[in-house]
Amino acid sequence: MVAEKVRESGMTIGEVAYQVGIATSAIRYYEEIGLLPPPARVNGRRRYDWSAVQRLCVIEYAQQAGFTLGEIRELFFGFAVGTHPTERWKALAQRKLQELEEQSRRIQAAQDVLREGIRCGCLTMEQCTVWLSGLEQSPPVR
Amino acid sequence: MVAEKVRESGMTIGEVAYQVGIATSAIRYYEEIGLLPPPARVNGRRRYDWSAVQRLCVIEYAQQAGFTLGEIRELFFGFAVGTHPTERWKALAQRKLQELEEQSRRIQAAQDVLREGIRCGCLTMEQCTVWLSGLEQSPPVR
DNA sequence: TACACTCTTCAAGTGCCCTTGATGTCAAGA
DNA sequence: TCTTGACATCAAGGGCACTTGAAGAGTGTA
Repeated sequence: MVAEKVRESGMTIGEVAYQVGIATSAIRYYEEIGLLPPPARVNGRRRYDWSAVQRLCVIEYAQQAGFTLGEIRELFFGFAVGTHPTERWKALAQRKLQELEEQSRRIQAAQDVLREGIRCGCLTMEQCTVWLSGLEQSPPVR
Repeated sequence: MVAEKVRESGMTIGEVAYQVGIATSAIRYYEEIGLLPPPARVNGRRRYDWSAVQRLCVIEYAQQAGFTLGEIRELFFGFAVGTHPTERWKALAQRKLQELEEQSRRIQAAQDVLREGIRCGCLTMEQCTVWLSGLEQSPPVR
């Protein structure tokens, strides 16, 4: 369980899980859905090196930024046949960038509304005109 | 189906759904989970007024900003017994505000990384050190 | 060696947010 | 009047991202 316990043959799934701060079941799940390459085995047990830890960190990081596992897989491996990898990647990244900008705007608007709401003295959200004025300024999309 | 078709007795669920741009099934679901008050009925059919449309817009809006339906319900009705409504609301709003700030930071970081990645010439995300450097600057939480 | 612990697979369960399907009723228009 | 479409309820299904449970096998330490 010590942080640096890396035997010659690599880390166990439990050690990796501990490093990254996720459950072993999640790691197996990522492998199952093709997000994490199947590692080497010793007596049937998975053995990982540091690249797996890095990759899992990237996955966590991307997830927290709002990427789905499908999107992350696309960004890792999603290179359509006949397309130049870099171009494909850039197209995906560009699209996601726009989505994140949109998401960021919505969060911004919600923050404004919440801040206003905290300052105003309404008893319930429904009585509060702040929400509705916020709505007018940036109506829901979709 | 015309936008202004509001008979004296109110709008049907289909009309409301059309106004807000969601499915009728979603509206029934919101009612079921207590997010939308049961409207009046005419011959067993739901009849809504404009406040329902407004409320649904707020729900959509809040959802898009990352609120779960449970949180939205809390913000609408979540006033614990014995607590002053406003205080309870403000506490919820404050907590959510912090979450949104955190979320905003993560999105920002991911945007930076994507922009860097678009500029850099790596063939796959894995070869790209941009991700890993981004990781070092703002490691995954949790 | 004994025993606790960690690992393995596989199937099923969970929580969220709805959608779909079955079956039946009601309303508006040709 | 007849037909079409929208509505009603209720149960089940679906996608996502996992977790949990069962049953068995390998590992490490006293």
